[in-house]
Amino acid sequence: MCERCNYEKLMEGVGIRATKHRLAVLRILGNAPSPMTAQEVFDALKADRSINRVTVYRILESLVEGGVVDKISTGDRSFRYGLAPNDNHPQHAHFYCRLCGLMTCLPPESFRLPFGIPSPGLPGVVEKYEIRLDGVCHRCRPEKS
Amino acid sequence: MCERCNYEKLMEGVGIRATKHRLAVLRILGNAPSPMTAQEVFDALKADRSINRVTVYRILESLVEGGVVDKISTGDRSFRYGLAPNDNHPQHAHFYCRLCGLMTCLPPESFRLPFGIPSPGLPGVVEKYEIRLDGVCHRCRPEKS
DNA sequence: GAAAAAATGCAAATGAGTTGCATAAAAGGC
DNA sequence: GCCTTTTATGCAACTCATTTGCATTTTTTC
Repeated sequence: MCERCNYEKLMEGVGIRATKHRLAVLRILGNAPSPMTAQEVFDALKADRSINRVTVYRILESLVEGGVVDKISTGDRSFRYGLAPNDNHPQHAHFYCRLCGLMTCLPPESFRLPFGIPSPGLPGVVEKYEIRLDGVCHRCRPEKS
Repeated sequence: MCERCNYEKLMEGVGIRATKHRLAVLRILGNAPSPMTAQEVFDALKADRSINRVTVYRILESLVEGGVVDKISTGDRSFRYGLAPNDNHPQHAHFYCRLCGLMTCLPPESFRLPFGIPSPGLPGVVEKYEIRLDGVCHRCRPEKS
């Protein structure tokens, strides 16, 4: 998603110390074309360092708590993580392929909620929202693209 | 959500035999004010019959497959089930309270996607979509309603 | 009413995520 | 610089919604 973000500053701006591992996690998420599962992040990290699975979960949790990373739910029972929307990356919807599990970011223009201060009619105070389109991606359906 | 649906016909219309258990599941979902977890359905069933948890899962799976019931993901790691949108019940968004886990249906007018045939720009064929607002419901925040 | 098909039950497995506690690394004080 | 305190990481074991395999009903079909 991003290339030229200063991840150190991003993290420390929200009071998260930028350790090597954390920086690596954030860089992986930042360079990923689509939101990743914790497992995928873990596998990517293992490629060039030794790290524990639990640590990855804890780092992701911190980043989400700090608002730097977004935790997105899917049709399967796992979560995906991606850079949170910010000035450079507007909020956007996702497409989820129920066959291969790939989650794709959709252009922000396409599906955006008319949003702002929580409407008084709502049952609570809204902190974030998700729009997810579920279906089958082109790669997963051979016939009649 | 619904009161006067003919659940037998609804099920058999999509080729699902209407057994006692299945009918009971569908009735429970139909009368529920908000989507329920499998566990909640199970507990409701246990009140007046003997049924196995696995059976509940399998029934829900069939109903989802038949398109009669919708399976909705949440901020936690479980799914909620509710009557699928149909002629009487238009598609609608949900509000999810991250504290108590309550999931509320929002009026269909409020958040609807400009939707129709899958746009050619999308990475796949869309079968359904979810809009979920996450936050904290009024009951869960004492101060400043 | 018997054979075949479908539904249900039971026990055990799965797998993403979490917790508790021990160890290592970084931050502060002097 | 050392020592104390805090924070981050590692390891093992646990949780809990959901799934799977297989045995046992129950329903359908002939």
